[in-house]
Amino acid sequence: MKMTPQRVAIMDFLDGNQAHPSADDIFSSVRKRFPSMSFATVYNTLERLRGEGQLMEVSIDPARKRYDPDTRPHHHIICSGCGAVADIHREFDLSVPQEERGGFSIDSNHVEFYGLCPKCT
Amino acid sequence: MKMTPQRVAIMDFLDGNQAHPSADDIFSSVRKRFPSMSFATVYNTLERLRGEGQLMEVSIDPARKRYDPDTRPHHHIICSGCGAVADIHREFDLSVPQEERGGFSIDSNHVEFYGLCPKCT
DNA sequence: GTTTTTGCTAGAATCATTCTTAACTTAGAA
DNA sequence: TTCTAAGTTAAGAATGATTCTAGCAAAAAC
Repeated sequence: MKMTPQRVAIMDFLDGNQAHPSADDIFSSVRKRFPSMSFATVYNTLERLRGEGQLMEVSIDPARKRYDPDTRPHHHIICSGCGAVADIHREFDLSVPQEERGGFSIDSNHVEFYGLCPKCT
Repeated sequence: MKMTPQRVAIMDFLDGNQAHPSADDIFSSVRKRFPSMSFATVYNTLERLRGEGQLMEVSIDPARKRYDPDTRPHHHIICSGCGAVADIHREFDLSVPQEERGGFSIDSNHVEFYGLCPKCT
């Protein structure tokens, strides 16, 4: 993967970012340094990073995709008020007996918690 | 809520439906009986039913909203192959210690399991 | 029966995302 | 250097889901 300035800027923005930004959040921020930045570049880079396992797409927000640079398996808590998302790093016992799996095999899981963030409480 | 023929048709389609249909699935099916049916009517009715608690919106599919007439709290398993969704009716111990909640309050949760459905296995 | 409210259709508008195309950059070959 | 090929970008068009708007029709309220 060629490290172009645009890609570096996107990766810098994502690095350590715990806000679970949307493509638009990333675009808006990186655009400040690269006013000519295109939306396509953001999506292309995100898809590329996802393919390389450096990034996770999280389907948490029904309106848009959110991206998470923390690729370790973990869970999320979503604020019902403002949509803020935080990580929950904790393992749960989520075993499902064979007969309750409806014939599906299971190989991973993800828990979404809903509640209110400190600001919305 | 006024029971118009269109609404009855939509509710009939949803009643007992375990396929977690999208708005388009509902539209396509109900349209057979009501060729003049409009998409707006589907969305309006779904939003109305949701408001009355007769329906849940499930953010399981990143591409589109899915609807579930089973409003009891339960979890889902999603086929990574074809996107099929099945219910998991089982309770898990998902307590999170105060100090791991990042200041959020928690009032509900939802588990997504990923795997392969019988057809895709 | 007239007025008011509600719901319907059709299509336009919006918004996120994907696709297409042409220009550009860079590395390496000649 | 010059040329070429591969990979990248910008711009904007295309797509697809969802929401909005306007006008008409039907039902409910008066």
